Amino acid sequence: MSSGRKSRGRQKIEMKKMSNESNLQVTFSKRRSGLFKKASELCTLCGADVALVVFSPGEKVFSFGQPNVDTVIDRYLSRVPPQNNGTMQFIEAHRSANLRELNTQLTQINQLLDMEKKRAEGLSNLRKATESQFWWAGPVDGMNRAQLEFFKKALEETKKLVGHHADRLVIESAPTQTIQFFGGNSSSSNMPLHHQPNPPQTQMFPTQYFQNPMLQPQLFGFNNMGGRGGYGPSGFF
Amino acid sequence: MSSGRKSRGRQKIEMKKMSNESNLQVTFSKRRSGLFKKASELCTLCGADVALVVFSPGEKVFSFGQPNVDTVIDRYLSRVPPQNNGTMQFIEAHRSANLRELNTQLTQINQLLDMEKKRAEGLSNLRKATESQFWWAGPVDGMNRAQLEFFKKALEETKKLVGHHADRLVIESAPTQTIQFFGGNSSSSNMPLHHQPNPPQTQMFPTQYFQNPMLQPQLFGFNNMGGRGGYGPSGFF
DNA sequence: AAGCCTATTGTTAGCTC
DNA sequence: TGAGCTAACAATAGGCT
Repeated sequence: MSSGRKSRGRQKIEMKKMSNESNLQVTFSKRRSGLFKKASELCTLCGADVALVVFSPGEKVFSFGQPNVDTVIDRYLSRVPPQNNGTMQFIEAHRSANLRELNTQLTQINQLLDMEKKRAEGLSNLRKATESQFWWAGPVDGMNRAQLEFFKKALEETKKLVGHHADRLVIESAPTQTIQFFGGNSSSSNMPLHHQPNPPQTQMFPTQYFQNPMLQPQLFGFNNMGGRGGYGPSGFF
Repeated sequence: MSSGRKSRGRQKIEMKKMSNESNLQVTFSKRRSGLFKKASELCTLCGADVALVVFSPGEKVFSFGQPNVDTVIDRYLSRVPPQNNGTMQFIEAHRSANLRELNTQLTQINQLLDMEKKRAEGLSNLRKATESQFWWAGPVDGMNRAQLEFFKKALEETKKLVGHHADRLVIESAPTQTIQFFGGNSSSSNMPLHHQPNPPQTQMFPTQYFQNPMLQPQLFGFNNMGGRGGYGPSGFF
């Protein structure tokens, strides 16, 4: 229109927190979309289960889950191993070591829950009134129960695992799924997206360190230095 | 070497579950890396907090978190709203409606925890022996406590919210962060990666539906049809 | 199977409307 | 603020090693 060239096209940007709030918001929105798409494609192409939760700088939440966020998160948190590979065993063992502390906190939470029970009645009504309008308010139902039951299973498994040894750490085997929580997919919720800008921060990513993070784990722990970033530990395979 | 053309380069692929297991495994590995990188870049560029958990078809776990998976997940699960926007309030309310059921399960879990406590001692030792060799076994420590404390906070907030109404559902406001759990980042853990193939499944993604998912939420719920996929509900902004 | 290579497809920064 | 464009830049499917 105005001049000859219509646009300079995409420009390379420094991998650090963007300083321009306006651009940051736009970039956040675009990249978030791209990220969700990539996550979705990974599920579709490879049959992987994924949970992705993003908090914008403005604290808005965006999530994606296959088959749904809670199920994957529960699996992650409890790492129930009906068919453990060695890694999971270790993680389970590690987690179990915190049981005492967990128990202490659970006691407190239980008391809180008791207090909240009284409020539950009214909330139940509120929920009924809203879920008809918000499709996503429904599918989550029963998740808490499933979550807890899963956790319970995890604890039981952990108990069994305690007798095992580190020898199996690198052992990989096609396990026989036993628990099978929700048929496999309860499909579910959809979601609204949005975004919001915020303060910046920076860091650069080499090109292929992701190839075998196993060899340079600490790299991931700091790639987002400046106070952020880090690949959480999980399992091997 | 052999012939003239070195390679046909990247080819377009159908967006459905890959049938060739070998290719599936390679693709899973490559795309997973790319996904994690994208997630990391989103954090770096926009200062967003992200939790990403991926289960390979072979049930191997891979995760990434900013500042770490558990913190983000806790925030997601409890949706603690020191500065609620309407959406969060609804979700909180919805969750609270399940408190009774939650409490029932918690009772069971508490009993289990009691049983496990006895095993904790031995596990503690096992952990000490392993974390020196597995860097990622350490940082997770204390997460359970933080997780539960966060949940506790969420419950307290939920209690306060019960009195509110749906009117605020679409209200957006720059809230004043009050809780501030972990200074903002506890950096942390790193992780090993791996992959594994599995059964296929398919679906095609148009080009820009992600632009404003808000307008076609159901699209996300089914883009991975075949029993998978779906954007989980969260918040608006 | 883990890397590297490279032709291509896919993503997105900067603009405009 | 969001939608659409376009040129660059980045990710990656296939091949090879």
